[in-house]
Amino acid sequence: MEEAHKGFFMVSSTDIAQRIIEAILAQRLAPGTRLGEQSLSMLFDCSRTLVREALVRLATRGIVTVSSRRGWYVVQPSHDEAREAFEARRVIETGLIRRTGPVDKAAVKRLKQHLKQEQDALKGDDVGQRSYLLGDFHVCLAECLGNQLLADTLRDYTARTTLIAMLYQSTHDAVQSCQDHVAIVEALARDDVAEAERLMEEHIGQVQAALRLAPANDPLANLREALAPISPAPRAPKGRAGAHAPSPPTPETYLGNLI
Amino acid sequence: MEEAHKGFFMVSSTDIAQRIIEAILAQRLAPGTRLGEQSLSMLFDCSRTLVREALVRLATRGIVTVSSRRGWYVVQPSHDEAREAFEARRVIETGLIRRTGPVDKAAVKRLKQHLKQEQDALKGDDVGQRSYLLGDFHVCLAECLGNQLLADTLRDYTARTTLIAMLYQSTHDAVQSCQDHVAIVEALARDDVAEAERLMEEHIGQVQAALRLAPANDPLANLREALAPISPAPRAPKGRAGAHAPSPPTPETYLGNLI
DNA sequence: TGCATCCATCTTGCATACAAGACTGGTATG
DNA sequence: CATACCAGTCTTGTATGCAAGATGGATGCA
Repeated sequence: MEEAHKGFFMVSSTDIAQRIIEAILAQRLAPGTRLGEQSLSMLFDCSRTLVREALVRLATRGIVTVSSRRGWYVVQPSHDEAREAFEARRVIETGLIRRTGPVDKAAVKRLKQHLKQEQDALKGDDVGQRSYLLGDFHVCLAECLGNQLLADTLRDYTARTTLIAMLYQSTHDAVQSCQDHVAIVEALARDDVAEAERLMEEHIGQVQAALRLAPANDPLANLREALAPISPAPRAPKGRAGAHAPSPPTPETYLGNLI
Repeated sequence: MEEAHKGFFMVSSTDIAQRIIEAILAQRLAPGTRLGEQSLSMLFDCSRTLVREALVRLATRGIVTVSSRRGWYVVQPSHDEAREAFEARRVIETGLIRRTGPVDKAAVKRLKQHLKQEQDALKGDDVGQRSYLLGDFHVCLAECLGNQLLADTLRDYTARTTLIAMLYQSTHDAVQSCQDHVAIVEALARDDVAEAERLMEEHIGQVQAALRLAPANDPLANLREALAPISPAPRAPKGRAGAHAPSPPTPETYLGNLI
């Protein structure tokens, strides 16, 4: 007795890493969130060893960083890193379409199923699911184009750009994104590779353009924006409650959503 | 006393991982080599914890795999994985050249310095250094084209293709490779982006074509080839010594080269 | 009040101990 | 002689313990 008090689940480090990645893709984990080893080990009911292994994996993939003896944090990509991430996605995704050419019937079918899921999510109100599916489309496409290696790489890059979108307050429209995806799949379905490539290029460009990238040489930009006085918003809080509002999200806020 | 008996070096897990990657790029670690945690911990004079962390990192990057409770091994990419790896490199490298366009003076200078190193290595007889530099060129190029993220990804892919070349007994000529590199840099130096892209495409194609890819549906191909009777070679050994020759390289053979 | 200092606490870094599966070689048995 | 079995050994998997750095708040002092 005293064993198996939470069921028969035995998490592995890859499970933990995957859960964290999924939470990021669903925008349930914000950039800068602290990921304490102890908190996670309690959440997943395992020792710190497994948690550490998961975090090391994620650090290798560029999703989290560790500050020595201070803690693990979800990465906050700089402007330069943001630019590189989008450029990398452009290179890979347009290149993959261009070079791999038309896709077969099965691939088109799978992609259309994915689009269906996206559209269903747009009707619903689960913003996490929506964000996850919009990002997963690109991974799915790479898989359909027959390159699992690049698909895995793209998953990491997509997580990165999702974090960037959160960090730089993307104003991007989910409906528009889904429409872009539909157009891309349609182009692929009629074997118009060149058009598919062009559409993908445009799509990524629009997602990137929706970022609110402050001037690169102003390190205070984030603070400046966050602390700007509130315009005639409904009931601007001026008391104690408002005083803490601009602070970054606390780990506890998000960790609860992991499990 | 008893401390610091090997100097003041304190290796980190990234050090260990880097050493292993470098050994692979220099073709001093063959695919399938066993990397025992204990052997490595003794080599680097640290605990298994650090070694494990390094191996987990490398596993995340697709360089090693672990077989449960059996051991860690340098990966042996399948034919499909080989195809994907080369295709991935083609997508990234040609795409990066095409999209990033002409490079500035400083980049050309750095690339030419790299070519100089390659040529020096060709004159010498350090085949490891030669192999390392030929692979590093591509990483260097990605960095010069201004994308560190893709450069890091490319480093892993290059390690992969190096392993593939070892595994499938590439007949590729180092001199030819270096000449290809020279031509690419020359094209970039005169801002002929399209030609540079074409040359890169051709170069990767030739490296891939130099592989001896046996028929995919014969899992015994490797053994068959390795155990083939020796033709009229000089002094074909038939005694005990020859009996062990075809066996795969032992870990000890290669581990000694790591440190 | 302003400021430097110190200590309690919390976090990761690393090593070690032990558990448990996988393989090897020997041995007994048909 | 062939085969099934079994113990010993080797390997990784996981947890835990302890050390050391970082942080924040209290405290003492000018």
